[in-house]
Amino acid sequence: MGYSVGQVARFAGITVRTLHHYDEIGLLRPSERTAAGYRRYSEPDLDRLQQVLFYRELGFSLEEIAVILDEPGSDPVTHLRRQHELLRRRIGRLEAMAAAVQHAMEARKMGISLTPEERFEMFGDFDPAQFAEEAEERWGGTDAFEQTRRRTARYTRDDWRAITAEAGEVLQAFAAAFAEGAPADGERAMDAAERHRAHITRWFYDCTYEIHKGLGETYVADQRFAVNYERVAEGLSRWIRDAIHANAARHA
Amino acid sequence: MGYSVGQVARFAGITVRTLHHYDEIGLLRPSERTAAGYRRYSEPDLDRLQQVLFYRELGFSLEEIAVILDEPGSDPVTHLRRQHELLRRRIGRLEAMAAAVQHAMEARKMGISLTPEERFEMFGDFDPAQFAEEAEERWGGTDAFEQTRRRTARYTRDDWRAITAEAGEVLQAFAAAFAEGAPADGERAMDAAERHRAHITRWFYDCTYEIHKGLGETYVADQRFAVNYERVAEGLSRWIRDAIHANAARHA
DNA sequence: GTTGACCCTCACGTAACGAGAGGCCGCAGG
DNA sequence: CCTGCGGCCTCTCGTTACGTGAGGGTCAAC
Repeated sequence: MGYSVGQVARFAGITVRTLHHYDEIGLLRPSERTAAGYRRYSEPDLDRLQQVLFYRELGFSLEEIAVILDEPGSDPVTHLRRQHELLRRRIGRLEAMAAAVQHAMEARKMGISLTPEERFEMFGDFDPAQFAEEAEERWGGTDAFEQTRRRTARYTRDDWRAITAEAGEVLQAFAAAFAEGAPADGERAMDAAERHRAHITRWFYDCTYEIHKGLGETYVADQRFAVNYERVAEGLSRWIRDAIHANAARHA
Repeated sequence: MGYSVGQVARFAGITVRTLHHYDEIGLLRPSERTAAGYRRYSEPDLDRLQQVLFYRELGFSLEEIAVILDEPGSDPVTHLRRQHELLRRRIGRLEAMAAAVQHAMEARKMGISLTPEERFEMFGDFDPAQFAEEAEERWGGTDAFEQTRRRTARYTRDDWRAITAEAGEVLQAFAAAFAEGAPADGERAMDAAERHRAHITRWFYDCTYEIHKGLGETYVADQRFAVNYERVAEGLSRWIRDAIHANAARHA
């Protein structure tokens, strides 16, 4: 039973080589092989392939997809919900582009020429908008918020990649120390906290120790943040908050 | 005057390296260089860059983009119209995907499992829509049109790749024979014509010799087809028509 | 018992950049 | 005047996600 590479490739509209590749990198290993070494794909394998293709279509790298799909506690329904959300966003983006094109056509008819900034504004948006709205609700009007808005406005796609990568490293440092049982008021923990503060200061706003402590509290109190940390390890959010507090005390 | 690489990169949300790359491959050469060899981008350069980014966003390869932008007789308004159309299509596609996701969620709730074909139907569509509309205007209602619609509906991305590749080979055969001075009523020309007919029959509809002759006429009469052949070699469209006629006569 | 369609594993090629290395250019400040 | 520093230059090598054969087994069918 099960399907051969060729069959699967035909269903999914991809090449056999692509399936070989996904097998190679461990993204989608067929759950069985025949005695002759032929790949056999089961129904769950097809399910997974579909997920892979979906996220690929939306521009995720294969590595990112692997992370998403292997996230612990990610049931199918969660994925479907997330996919729907992603599609909505992407559609919104394209609609904005369509509007921009319309705008350009009208401008051209009237003989108006656009400034460089205007010309590219449709490509300019990116990640910031994602949490910018929510950020405004929480911190709108504050100094830090204004600073963040001003600075992030100039960031390129590349900057955002760097930022998320760096954020990942910082989280990694927290997680590693926590996993190895380091105390929250120890050197490792405090150093990681300091790195976290530096990251924010570098890319977003002047994160004082006072503000940092407030953030630490938020990470525990706000479900949306807490979940992200708890998913990595149980108790991590609280541990991070304590590390931040210890670090602030150290620098007081 | 003009803008430096860094400035342009910031406007457009791309990296300097990308601009270097586009310069290297000839996709976007800055219209000027300073005495020191610095790239200077003019307003028209920015216009072109914007087009490039637009088509890139929609998944075109840089080579395809070069072809699109350097097409003779492509004024800005044509591009804008085409872009709007492409966006509309893409949005439609995503909406279909969103619907499919919704469908999958409902199916899951009811505990129904999908067949492999159903599972991947959302990835099934592809190129056909591109020229399907125009085809409908010209040949709507005819037998060949219906047949084409039914058959192409089942094609996967892979099939389309194969089809375009094969079409390329056929054109190549025509062009080579023509370039070497083969007569339009000679064996080589007629064989190429026969190959062309077989290609259409294989992938689209039963192309009789009668229909084929009509197509030959179209290739000369319709600017949109003629341009494609004349771009390869001057006089090629007429030569192909003659080869098709000779081939039809041979098989009569 | 031999085709023909399909499968396997290397292994190298390609597109579209990313990431430096090593070295000019140009101007604000001492 | 020169010196630092950000920006620009040209290589060159690395990476992702496969494409494209080469060389060779497998298996159902005629």
